[in-house]
Amino acid sequence: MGARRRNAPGAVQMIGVPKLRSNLGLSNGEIAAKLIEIRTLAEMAGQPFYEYMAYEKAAASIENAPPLAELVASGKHLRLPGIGKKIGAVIEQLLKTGTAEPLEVLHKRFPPTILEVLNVDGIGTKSAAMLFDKFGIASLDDLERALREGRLDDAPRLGVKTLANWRRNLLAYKARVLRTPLARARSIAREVMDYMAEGPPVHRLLPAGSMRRQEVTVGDIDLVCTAEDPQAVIARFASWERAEAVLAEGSTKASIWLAGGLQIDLRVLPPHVYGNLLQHFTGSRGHNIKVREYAVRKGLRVSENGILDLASGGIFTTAEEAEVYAHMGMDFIAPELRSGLDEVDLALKGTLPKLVEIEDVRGDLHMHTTWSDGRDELEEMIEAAAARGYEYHAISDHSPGRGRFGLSAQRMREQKDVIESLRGNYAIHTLHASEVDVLEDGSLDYSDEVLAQFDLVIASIHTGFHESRDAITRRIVRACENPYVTIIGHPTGRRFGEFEGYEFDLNAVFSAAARTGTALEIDGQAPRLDLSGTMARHAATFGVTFALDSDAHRVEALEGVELALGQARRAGLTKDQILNAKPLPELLNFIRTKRSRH
DNA sequence: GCCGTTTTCGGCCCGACTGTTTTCAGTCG
Repeated sequence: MGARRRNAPGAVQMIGVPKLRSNLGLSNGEIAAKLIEIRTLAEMAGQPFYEYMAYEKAAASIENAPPLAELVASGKHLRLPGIGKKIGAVIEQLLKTGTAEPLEVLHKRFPPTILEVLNVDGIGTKSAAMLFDKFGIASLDDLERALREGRLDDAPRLGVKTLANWRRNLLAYKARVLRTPLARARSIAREVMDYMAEGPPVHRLLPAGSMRRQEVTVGDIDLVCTAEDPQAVIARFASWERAEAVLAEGSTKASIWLAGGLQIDLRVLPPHVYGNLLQHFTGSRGHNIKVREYAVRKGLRVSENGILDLASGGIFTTAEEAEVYAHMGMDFIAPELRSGLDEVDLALKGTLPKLVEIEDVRGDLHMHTTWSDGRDELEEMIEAAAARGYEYHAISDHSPGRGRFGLSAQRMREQKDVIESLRGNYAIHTLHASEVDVLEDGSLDYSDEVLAQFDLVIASIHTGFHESRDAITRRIVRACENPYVTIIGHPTGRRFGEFEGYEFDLNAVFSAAARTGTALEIDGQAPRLDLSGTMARHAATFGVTFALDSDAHRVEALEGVELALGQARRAGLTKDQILNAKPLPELLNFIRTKRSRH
């Protein structure tokens, strides 16, 4: 389910991804990491449980909130769930100075490097504090040396098995990738599920956990299923040829590691509690806490084993997850919304949004062909888009700025002729579009006369990432103001493991997009997922319209629309907010309206 | 430390597993 050992308390080390920023203070992720640091060190220091847990709740709240730097200016950060006066002041200090008083106090007790030790599975805050106080172990290196030299062998309450586990898990940690991008996790999950399908019968085999919630990265893959012969199913799973190591193989659960350290857990569930267990293992941790807190007030105790009525002693179990929510008198909460913020309140009031679904998506407005940097031919892309059942789609090759890949104005006219000549050959309407570069001054890579010949224009930043926040903001706002620009492509430029995205004034860009009738893209290309669900949720408050695109450069990548959809659902978007959920005439009207306003 | 559709004070999710122990603390999901 939700926060795993290595991304919850303690695991605060930053992945080495460059973040371009001005000196405007910390990002939400960085502030959340500092709060988690306080939470973890406070637990180690023996502070009361509910005091340090408040920091954990606050951190989760912040990760799903709009940028704090902007909220704090108006004092609105105190309205976020889990943020009161004390933590609110800590956040203000963090933004101003990069540190805060409680953190400084704790750092006098423990060095920051002690948190490294918690990344070893099986070592929690109690053990880490003991290791520091009794053995002076203040870092992962210290621990490794102490284990190697046998200095812990005679310690009280540390038996042979415990030390062996620590040694093994320390090596595993050092070899492990921290989090895996969703698209990669999906493809691995599909692979193992295909493999399982060839073996003894399995039913209702599904990914749960962060993957089911469509988080942009996952810590590990949780699979659940039912089976008549659980033992046979587990044996097959544990003998998958891609498993580098089998961590556990019991009667209802097995865990394997793949090369690179990604862990996959399989749980075989009894059919009559499948619904309860799926709900439990989907998480998030914060969501389950919210659900159970509400249940307690109703005299119910919720767990993976069922819903216990404390008054009567009766227990409610179900094969259907939706009935878990129904039993507590709330609407079904889609997995993508189970963040632990306000979704339980909304479900109780019956005011959850009706999320956009894959069937609502009528077309894909962003894809490339061999005319620019795509792998597959124009007709192959048209045919594949038609095969997905779309009403329409757009071919959007690059503008000249993309070097040898870009289309000159002349080539662009040739492509337009080809597309027109193919019209009627396929059961889909093909729009002739362009993904045009936003140049460093905010002008576009084609003249307006050329742009006017496209059915649709996506404007994207591909160069000049290192410009200042103000300069990037001006570029995007100016692109929004161009009457021919329908969509801003991959708005933040983020690429997993490479680049965290250029920085700009979100409020200025989101309000410009809304004001000018320009859609913002949720780009579903595997390394992008840009906008993320969190950002899109913020943008939606400005009244922005979104485009869910694959940005495919080959036929198979067209399924990227599903990833974009996942982020839209995490943002709580309905189909009315999605440009490519509109019928073709309405889409064309959206484009025409903006062009005619100028 | 935060919070309120029984509360501004008195609560705060739940269970499984492991290793070390004679009854449980620590860790994890």
